Amino acid sequence: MTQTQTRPTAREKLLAAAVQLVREKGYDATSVDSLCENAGVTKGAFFHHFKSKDELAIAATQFWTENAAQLFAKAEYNKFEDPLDQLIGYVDFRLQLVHGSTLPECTCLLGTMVQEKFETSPAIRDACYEGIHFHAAEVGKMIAAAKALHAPHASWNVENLGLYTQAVIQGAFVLAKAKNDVTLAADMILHLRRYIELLFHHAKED
Amino acid sequence: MTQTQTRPTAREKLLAAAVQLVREKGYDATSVDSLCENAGVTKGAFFHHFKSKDELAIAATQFWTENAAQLFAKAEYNKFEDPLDQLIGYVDFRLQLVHGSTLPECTCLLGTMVQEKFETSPAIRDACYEGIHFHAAEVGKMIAAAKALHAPHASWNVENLGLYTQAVIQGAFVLAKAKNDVTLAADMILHLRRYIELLFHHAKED
DNA sequence: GACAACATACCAACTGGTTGGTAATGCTAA
DNA sequence: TTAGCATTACCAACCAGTTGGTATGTTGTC
Repeated sequence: MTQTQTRPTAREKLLAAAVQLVREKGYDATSVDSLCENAGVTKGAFFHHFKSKDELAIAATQFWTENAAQLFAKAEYNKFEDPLDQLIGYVDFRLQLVHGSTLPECTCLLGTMVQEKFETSPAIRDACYEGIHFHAAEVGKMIAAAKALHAPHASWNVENLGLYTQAVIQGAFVLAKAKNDVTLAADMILHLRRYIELLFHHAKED
Repeated sequence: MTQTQTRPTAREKLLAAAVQLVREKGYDATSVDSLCENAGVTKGAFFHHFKSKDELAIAATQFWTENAAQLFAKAEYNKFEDPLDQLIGYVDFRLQLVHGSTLPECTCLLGTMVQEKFETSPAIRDACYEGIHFHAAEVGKMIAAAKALHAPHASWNVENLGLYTQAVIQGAFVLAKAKNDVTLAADMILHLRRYIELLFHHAKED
């Protein structure tokens, strides 16, 4: 799985092309030919590295998830001591990612692909869920720690709230795409932050 | 626009087929041929009623939006006197719609299509936004009335909250599709209800 | 010279869309 | 009322282009 190679091989170029093109045009509308062209690679190379287009899609979800994990691991908010500060910092970081980039750049590959393929390709669907769930679980760690510290008796479920952060972000992307306006995504994520603040603020008062 | 005909014409059968198939397989993966087959109509009929596949898509968004408007207009929650009860009732009604139906049945045509076509077809993108915005504005009316009555001095924006309800619902569908589990969507919508309650509960205390 | 990493040329199946035609319906004027 | 005509609604066959995928050839490296 974890293939560490120094030179940018055709495989990696194809994965990068997939991440870009699928977010722009969707999965079905992204042809193998356009993938190859974008990666500067021939069709022979494509089918040398991937048995099928669907196999590339699954590899791309792993590629995407690993890249995302690195991005968030390096972010500033991890340095905060209080897990609640980390959690709010995470949301602010997501706001930051949205600002100053175009829609295809900042939206999520997994959310885009799973909308298209959840019925027709269980393998792709599961691969997408794995990536989303992995990231939600990372957020869930912060939530669990913050809850233990600030709201140990609150009734809401930790795992669900982690998934909810991702649901809001995915939904924010859908609406932002519809309006063709990234700032709408930011507006939605601000509501998420207020929700988290209310959840903990409310708990503190108990 | 509003074509009132007694018999189910080929046009209406094609629109119904589009609503079903696009939610199942996505827009690109839904071929004109499969649309015709599902509607029990020939290809000639298709291109008699619609200049192109994209034109059908746009007509389908209007068809969808009108149907949805009727569904929600008939719902019980409209009878409540207090607009806040209406608003919570609306969220509960959405929960009800999710329960006891399969994913392709309960998910949103507009959110599904716009994810795929927002970059490649501005016309479809705008048509989807119009439908979403229309529905969000309906919810916004309840929010505005509830705010005027229960939280006139609260800082949050009415229009944004209306859109936020839709963002959560769209995101809930994305995650539910990924997990292949409708109940996950319900879990997410429950968070939305708690947020609204906190927003108004918090305001009342001021 | 063996093997991975590519490139080239190609294919059958399917794509959205067009064709020329026909059956049914509505409109109009005598 | 109805003959005459125009329009709408629909059909089956077909088209050129594109699709994912393959078969075979070439190259560089150990």
